Amino acid sequence: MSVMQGATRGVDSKIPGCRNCPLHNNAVASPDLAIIESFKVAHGRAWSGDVIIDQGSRRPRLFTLFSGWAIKYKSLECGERQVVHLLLPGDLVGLETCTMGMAEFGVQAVTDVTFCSFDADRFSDFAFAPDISRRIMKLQAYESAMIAERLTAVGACDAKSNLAHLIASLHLRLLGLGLAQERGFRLPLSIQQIADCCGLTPVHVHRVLRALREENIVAIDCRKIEILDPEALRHIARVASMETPQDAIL
Amino acid sequence: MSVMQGATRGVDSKIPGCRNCPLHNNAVASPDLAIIESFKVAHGRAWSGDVIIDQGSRRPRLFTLFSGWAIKYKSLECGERQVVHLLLPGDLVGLETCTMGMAEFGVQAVTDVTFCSFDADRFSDFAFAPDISRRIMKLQAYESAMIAERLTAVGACDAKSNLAHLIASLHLRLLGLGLAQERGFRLPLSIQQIADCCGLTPVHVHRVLRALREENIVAIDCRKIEILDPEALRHIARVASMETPQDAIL
DNA sequence: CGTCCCCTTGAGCAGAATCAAGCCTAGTGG
DNA sequence: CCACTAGGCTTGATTCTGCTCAAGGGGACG
Repeated sequence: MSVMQGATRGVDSKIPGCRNCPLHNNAVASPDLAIIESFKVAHGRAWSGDVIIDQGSRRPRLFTLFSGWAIKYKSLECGERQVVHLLLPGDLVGLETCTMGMAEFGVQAVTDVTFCSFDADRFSDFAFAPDISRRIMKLQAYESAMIAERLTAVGACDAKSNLAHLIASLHLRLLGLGLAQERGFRLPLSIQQIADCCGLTPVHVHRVLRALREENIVAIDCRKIEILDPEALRHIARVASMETPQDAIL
Repeated sequence: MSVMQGATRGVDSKIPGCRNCPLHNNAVASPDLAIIESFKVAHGRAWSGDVIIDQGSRRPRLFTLFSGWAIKYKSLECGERQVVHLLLPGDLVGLETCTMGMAEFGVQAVTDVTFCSFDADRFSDFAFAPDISRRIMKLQAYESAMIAERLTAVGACDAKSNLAHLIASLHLRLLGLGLAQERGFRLPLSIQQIADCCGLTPVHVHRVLRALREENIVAIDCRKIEILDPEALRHIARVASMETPQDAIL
């Protein structure tokens, strides 16, 4: 079944299209950005549930997500897994596999996805041009800060604040991408996947979501989130969500 | 009271000294590394408990920790705080304040510390030289991966595994720096700080540590950790700790 | 029509938090 | 030199958040 639809489909979003790929159309014109275009190898696609990067793999991979959602996760031998970061259209994926030479984390498509891949074996041939490296560093810093924010929500908050933070920060990111409305967005994650993001069980996630609905703060229906009371949501999510910059696309 | 002593004092460790500062002695000779030396502004020091970077500050700061421990944390209005990363001798501190223009996290000295500071206002003048940016990216990638590992331990494991992972991964990092023995190391954190790392209460941390001692896995005494059964420790810490590279010092 | 998977809901349990008291050490002042 | 204080560690008793187990429901697909 294709899960890909709605928000992640539109061409009228702020996300660079596949034809007008991140590599090709970039607000900041620069000779460096022109060079990097030649390292774009192919457009790819994968289906909902496909593993895109194998945890533990030593093969460098690098691509930008064009459409759809993916998760970056770490799974443990005991069967548990923790989602470390949600990958949205425009995000750079697999950078660690190039800089560390090893995939510490797995990446799996949540919906059907399309992406533009780079020639990861020649990473050093293009990544260290000043303009490129500045952008990569900024991307890394923001991703790292988002992971740390998540750690804060998981470690220092109760389940309700934790979930509220997840929703609020996703909403903010999606708004920046033109993939959310002022009061709601499509959330293609299963309850299980949401639970893996928050370090909770699916059962408990469900209960907390119901509580949030009963308090008229957020309503979830058919994988659509409706934010009924943004003010209250931000207040419950004791971890404030960081603004993500508009120009953070490589 | 000075908390600075023992392991973090020695000059015979693998950590670059203040005279032989990270900027000045680096295994990989490179013209780029020579350039960056001129951006070193001063040696600084701070005392146990001092806040080195204010959460929310917009002033860019950049330095390498020379001796002592510090914590990078996020505190919430409700009084909770989460330690996001432990900063050890040789670590680069404050990079986010340069790349994002804002301190999303606070940094506080755990012990007395000394550091070498850069001219953060001229960050872009030296950070994007190919050799420098490669190293910065690698550092960022490893820090980010360590934070994600922590998130995994906090989110997907119980208290015992969580603490075991903290101890095991710290041991590995310190071994790489020559600041730990094969079977133990000095841990200058208070129980409260350990709790803030793990997202637990001090009371519970204490109970879990006692349990680990009773099982003859690790013993803590006077802020010294003794690893009685490394094998069991790694097993209990279901999240495997990543090796940190030897050359990750800027 | 039946199967499968995921969501939903309830009942009971347990891991971790809270509350509260005693203790030990270091620092302070008489 | 010793009494006093303060802060952090230790421990027990109790509470509660979130987990486990288990059963019922609904949509998609063969």
